[in-house]
Amino acid sequence: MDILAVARKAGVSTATVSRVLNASDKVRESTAARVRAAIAELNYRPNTNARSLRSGRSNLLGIIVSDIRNPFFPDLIEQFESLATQHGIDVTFANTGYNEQRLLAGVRRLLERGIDGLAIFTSEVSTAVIELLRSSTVPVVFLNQPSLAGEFRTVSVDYVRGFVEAIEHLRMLGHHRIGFVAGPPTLSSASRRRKAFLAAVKSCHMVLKDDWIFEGDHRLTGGRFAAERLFSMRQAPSAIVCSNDMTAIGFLETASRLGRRIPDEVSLIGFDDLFICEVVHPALTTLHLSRKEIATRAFYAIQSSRGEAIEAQISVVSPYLVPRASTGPAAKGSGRR
Amino acid sequence: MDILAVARKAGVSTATVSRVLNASDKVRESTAARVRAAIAELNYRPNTNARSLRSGRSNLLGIIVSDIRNPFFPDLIEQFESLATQHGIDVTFANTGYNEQRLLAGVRRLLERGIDGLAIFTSEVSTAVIELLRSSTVPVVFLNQPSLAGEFRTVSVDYVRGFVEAIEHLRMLGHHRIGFVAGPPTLSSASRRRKAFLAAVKSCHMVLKDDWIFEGDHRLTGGRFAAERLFSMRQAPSAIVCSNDMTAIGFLETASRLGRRIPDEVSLIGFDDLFICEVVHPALTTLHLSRKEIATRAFYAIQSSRGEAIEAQISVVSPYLVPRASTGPAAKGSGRR
DNA sequence: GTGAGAAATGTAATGCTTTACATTTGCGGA
DNA sequence: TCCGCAAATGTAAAGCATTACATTTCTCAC
Repeated sequence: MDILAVARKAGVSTATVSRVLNASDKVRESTAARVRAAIAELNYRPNTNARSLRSGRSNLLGIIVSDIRNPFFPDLIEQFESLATQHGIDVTFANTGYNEQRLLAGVRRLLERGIDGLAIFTSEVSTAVIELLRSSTVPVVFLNQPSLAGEFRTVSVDYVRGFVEAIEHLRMLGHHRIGFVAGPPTLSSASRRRKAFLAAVKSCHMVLKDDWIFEGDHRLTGGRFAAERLFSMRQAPSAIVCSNDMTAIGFLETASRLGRRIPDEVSLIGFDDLFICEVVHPALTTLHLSRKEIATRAFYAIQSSRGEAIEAQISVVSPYLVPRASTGPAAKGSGRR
Repeated sequence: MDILAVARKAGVSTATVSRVLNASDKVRESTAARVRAAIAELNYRPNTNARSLRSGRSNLLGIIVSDIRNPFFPDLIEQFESLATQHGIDVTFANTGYNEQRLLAGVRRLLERGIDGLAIFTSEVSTAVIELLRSSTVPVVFLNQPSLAGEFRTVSVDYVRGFVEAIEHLRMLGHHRIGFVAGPPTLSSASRRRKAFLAAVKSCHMVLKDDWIFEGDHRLTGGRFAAERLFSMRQAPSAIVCSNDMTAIGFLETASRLGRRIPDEVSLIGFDDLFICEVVHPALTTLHLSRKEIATRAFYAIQSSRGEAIEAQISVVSPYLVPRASTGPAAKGSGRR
């Protein structure tokens, strides 16, 4: 069942069938109709591989994430896949588990498959990967790699702006001692968030003590550990901002285990706004980071560069505060001293 | 940079290069080494499309899920992708959003791409899809479609066994009135769970009243609603089993909002064992359904049928109880009357 | 009705690899 | 040394669609 069969049935050449298939406007409508009828009758579907081989276009986009089990990524994938499907494009993907080797292998595999574009939603990007991408002509978009913004398309999150909003929110509630639970320093997205938090504190003219910064791991454990530390401190912060929601939820959990009330004793703010935030008790105030927006921008960033020269471009997404029940007025005596 | 360049460099024909590439044993080791050297030197990568076009094998597997945002599915995908990667196979996927049209379109797209195998992890499967698959020769594996088990490979969950375990657990704790929050009747996986629960109740010789069965929707809302109903009943069940974790968590949430203590007033059991179960308070007792196992079996089900005739085959996965904090002894007076 | 130019369609090369079949090489035995 | 057979390698077709270029068919003006 190939294009020749269709051509014969419609009484035209394969070239004409191909033109109809590819919506070329150089075919008379009456001919096109005949061809379409033949296609329908034979239930013909063009062979994707032959198509890609010849045309150099695969109609396939690649997406790479660091951890598909982290609810952040499925949201990204869903929107990306949904847009692709709407455009008749398929998506193939790879999961790196934060592992650089797997990222490199994944990028290589996808490139070899001749994808038309690649979205890399991982925080760690080795130079080997960069070089590989440099040597290819496939449009690529990165998430949160400002350092690459001169060379590749990038979607970036304005962390500072988000944290400023969080801090202002806490300040309005009377908090002056705000701590931070960071993510693993090895994770570049985490260290970016940490830096952004420091910058936000500074720009809000707040005081920040070193021991108000807790090392976490972007998982429940990190939050749990931070909570234990915090509740045993003599001069503890009255509010905590976390590098991500998982951390905040771990914190919440331990606080409740220790019989500490949130937000009465400590106000808590997460980051990302995973759906769990509404489920935990108290519901978590957090900074909403729109996966839908990130994915949409990423999609169009590579989509628009189809064919054209790849031009670097940076697109900035701003998180915004979603106040829920885990933040409240600062307890008396915890104000500025 | 094609295979001819490599052949020339190595002083052999393209056929020999191809044989080396495909690990054929018909090449003398010394020749193979020369070819490999040429490949490395030229940094040659075979063209995937040409390969697939000619050989009919794409080294690509498809995976279709109903809702990638439901944490159940990323777990499945992760394991599936991880196994595929280990075997040097790529994965492409589609998300249906429980929509039959999208499922059909997705299956069609994937088949056209010439995938070597397809795992369909959705509950709704229309006859159109079945027919499409019937007319193709691609090995397919379904999740929980016992009715298709005669024709396709299937991985099935032994729901009854899981529910029996749950009911036995509750009985040991002194519960005799056990209710159930079902999923949406339109969702076949939900109605299967419902039927299995009824069967389990019967096989445990328990009594079940009609109004102990609540209609849910497999989301938080369903559980919330059920909790409100239950706590306003005169003769309420002392324990509730839910069709999935999300439902149970919604229940938990509302119970806590209403000031009802779990498990003191009502014991609660979920289904699936999403990671959130450990996070909510009290931690949710649930039936663990191993996504890893399901994905692994699905992968090998289609992998083993490569080339061979597609033989139907059913593989059964059993859920098991994970006791946590949401189940406890039946309150006095709630025993058998 | 004719011719020029535009529009439509056709021809055939091309993309790159795999593989059936043909040929050469190598080896062991006589 | 020579033969025969197995092993290794080579030749060339095939897989299917796209597309540059060539050819035919229209259309319209005169």
